[in-house]
Amino acid sequence: MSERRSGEGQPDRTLALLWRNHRQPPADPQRKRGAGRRPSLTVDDVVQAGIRLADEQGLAAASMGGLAKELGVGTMTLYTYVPSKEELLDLMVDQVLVERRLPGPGEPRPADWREQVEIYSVQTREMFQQHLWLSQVSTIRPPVGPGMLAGREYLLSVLLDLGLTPTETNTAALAITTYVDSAASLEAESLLVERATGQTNNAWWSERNDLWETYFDVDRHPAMTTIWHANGYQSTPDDAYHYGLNRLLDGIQP
Amino acid sequence: MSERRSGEGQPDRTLALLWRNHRQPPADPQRKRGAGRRPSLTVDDVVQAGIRLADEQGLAAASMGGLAKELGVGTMTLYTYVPSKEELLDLMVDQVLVERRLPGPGEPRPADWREQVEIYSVQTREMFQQHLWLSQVSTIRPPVGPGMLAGREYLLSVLLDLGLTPTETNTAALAITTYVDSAASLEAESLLVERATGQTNNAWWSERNDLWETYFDVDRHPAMTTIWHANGYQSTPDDAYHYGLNRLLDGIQP
DNA sequence: ATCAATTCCCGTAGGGTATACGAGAATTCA
DNA sequence: TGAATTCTCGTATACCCTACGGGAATTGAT
Repeated sequence: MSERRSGEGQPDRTLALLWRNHRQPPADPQRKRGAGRRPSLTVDDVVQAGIRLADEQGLAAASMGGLAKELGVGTMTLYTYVPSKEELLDLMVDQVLVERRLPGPGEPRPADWREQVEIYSVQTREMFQQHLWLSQVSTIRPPVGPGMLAGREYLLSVLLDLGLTPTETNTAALAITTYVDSAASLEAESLLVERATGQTNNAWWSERNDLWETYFDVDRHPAMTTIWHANGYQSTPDDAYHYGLNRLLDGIQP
Repeated sequence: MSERRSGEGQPDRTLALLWRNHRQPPADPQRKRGAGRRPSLTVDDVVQAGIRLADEQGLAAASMGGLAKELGVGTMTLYTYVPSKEELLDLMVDQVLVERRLPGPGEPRPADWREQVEIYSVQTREMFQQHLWLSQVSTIRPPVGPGMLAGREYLLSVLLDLGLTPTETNTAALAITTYVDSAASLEAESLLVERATGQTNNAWWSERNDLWETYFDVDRHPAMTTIWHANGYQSTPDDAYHYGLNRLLDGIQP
């Protein structure tokens, strides 16, 4: 992947694209409206096609050329809608972020704050499961679009009732998103490998005889050996995920 | 980034490269030794050059062509040392992983388990600070090399004394690495953006007037607005990082 | 000394990527 | 009808990774 350089060029253009389906800045009265050729696509067409292609055939299939073919236009036509592939990826990410179904302000939600966090957790994990390519994109610091802000807003609203200080509330929300997002990404990556190699993660591990037989040095890894002999590697990914999240929530709960 | 397909091809070759400076499998007696042209480089030369180039000029500079030029050889020469760029990246990652200074089995370490975790935390964060490109590579499921195993081993050895069940010990270690690695990666990514744009993260945010003035909708983000008015966004990245880690450790501690 | 076997070196070529440029087509308004 | 505007997209450039295969270097055996 090339460097991510959000913040270069015209950030206004990026923001305008991210928020294209929400409030719009007042139109520039200088510009004549109505003239010019009619566009054959919309930005959403391009974004949706990118998501679909990446879902079905992998992120590499969502190249500008492949995307153009899918849409039945010339490659360069896409650049009328999106300034670069970079920005298109940003738009794709925020689109799937915004599709998470999180209760908005005033909408009903469970009484228990942990169950409310669980909603965020489930929605985020499902998002990664349905869009495995997310694990190949830098989701950790996503563009500041409606999807990211909705997620932040929801988690903050959940934690506000806990009675923490404002700063603690914010950092607690950050800690939760950090853990949930990256653990979900890890799961998705694992699925991606399974799909690519056709064998499950467990099968892959047990097939790597060479590692344990010729390379692994018991003397240098006594703790791993202890855990191994005590059958400590039996937990499912799901169990591991929830264990970590619950311990984090335990620590946050006043 | 192209798809990561660890587990394809000859995994033995990959493992042999990752563990090249450790135990070696018994040499194949079939092969004549000694014949043939002498190599002008070593695998470590290539890996080190890749790390240096990525450190100094960004991950994109560490292309096979640029790397060859740096080493004064033809591009294709590199392929006698490394099967593909993919594998080279794996080797680079495990190399910086293994350079973390973590107390090995039997070596002295602090009495308090939290301080022992802090060693892992500090070393990992410093690793990301010195090799910002790590945040652009998929470190979450790194190749099974000596560096990754040393990190796992250390964390497990720390947690073994807590009296958790073997499974809990393992999942707790996973949770900690998940949090630490991804939070450190997030920090590095932020630094990368600062370096690229020449302005600090804070400056970037406050310069995005458009976001708050024209796009941000207070009614849809009451919690964010509350936190904002209560000055809840004042914490430094460092504070936020430690808050999250400490809450996780609180939850883990029996 | 010669030769075969082996190993490394690397130029060429092919197929992939993103995108700058600019000419042409379509549309609207004056 | 003509000017202004906007979208379309072919061509060309500049990268990227890497398959292939011939040549160079080195060794041990003859």
